[in-house]
Amino acid sequence: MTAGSIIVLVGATGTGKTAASLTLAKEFQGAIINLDSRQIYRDLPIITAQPTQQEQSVCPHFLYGHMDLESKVTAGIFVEEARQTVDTVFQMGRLPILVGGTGMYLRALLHGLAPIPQIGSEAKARVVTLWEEAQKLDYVSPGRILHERLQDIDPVFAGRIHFNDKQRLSRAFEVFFETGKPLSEWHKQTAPDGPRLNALILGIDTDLVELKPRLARRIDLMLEAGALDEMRRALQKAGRRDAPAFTGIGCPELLSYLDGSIDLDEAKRLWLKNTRAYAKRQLTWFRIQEHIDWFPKNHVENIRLLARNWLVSTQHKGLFHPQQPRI
RNA sequence: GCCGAGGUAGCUCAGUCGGUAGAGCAGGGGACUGAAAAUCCCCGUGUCGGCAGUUCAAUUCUGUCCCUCGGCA
Repeated sequence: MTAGSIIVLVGATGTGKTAASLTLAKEFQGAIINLDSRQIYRDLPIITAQPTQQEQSVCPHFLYGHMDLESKVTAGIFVEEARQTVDTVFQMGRLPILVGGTGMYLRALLHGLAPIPQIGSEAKARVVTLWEEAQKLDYVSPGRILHERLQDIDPVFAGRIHFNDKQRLSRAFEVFFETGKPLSEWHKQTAPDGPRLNALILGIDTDLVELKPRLARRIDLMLEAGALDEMRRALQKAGRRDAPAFTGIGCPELLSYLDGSIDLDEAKRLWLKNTRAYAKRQLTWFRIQEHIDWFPKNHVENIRLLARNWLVSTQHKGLFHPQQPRI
């Protein structure tokens, strides 16, 4: 990837990122690149709130709906795809505009990931066995056993996570089994593995109390747009409820409704609750992680002005890709 | 009007053999290095319906009033 300048638009779910991004794309000859871990799934455009066909016709869009339900995407895969796509957009003579709410992917793209190799099936199997053994010793919280063992091989990382955090415990052991090196050691080697992108990060801020009714309305709109049919078809296609794509908020709730274990009102209630909690997590993340210029929602005009000024000065500093459009 | 059961956290309730109280749900805050729309952690003061009585001490016992829900009129 060659160096160049990009614009990133982040914020909690349901704050109007899509609309703002289209404005920027039109003004600056942009192309929009998905920065959202769920909007990649082809069969769930409504539930994951992907831009509509009409919205996508405004300018080129990338990395939306290009994966099937069984595909597992990771931060690593995303970074690779995003870098290639950014390059493609440069070649097109357009401004890359990344839009989405997956904070971890953005950080991985801009600041790199630890160069940890792929975990092989053998290491994964060993971790599964480890959990089974631990379960025999402590049925209620086997994580305690593993966490104690992790203290021996990687006290630094163990000190950072809770014994109930199964996902991170597993990851720590997988990496250790695969590489013989503690995860915290790998983390020290984190660096962007290519030319650094020069990024303006714009955030659309929101008040959670005010956001809630908007999210409720969005759920109603999704149902009107056919979210239930979409879920039914996706379930039939995947043939199982635990396909990777179905971790997206709304899927478990609708699946429970479809199998009759809860009614639609309850499904909607849970869907809203989980969406709101997710929005909270996103705000918590973005508040700390990146240098972000925040704007209240509906201030698209101010976003546009800041973006223009930034692009002009960036251009003067010579930070544009050779093929990027001049301002 | 009579009989019965209740009135404790936003909701559903537990509990205090008298020493001013705690669960679930809801809600709030935080962490985050390859599953991240994931995974995980932390947070509970409320006239214990009102008033009076007994008592060193009442949300707890007694009386009375109010309210709710059943049943009978």
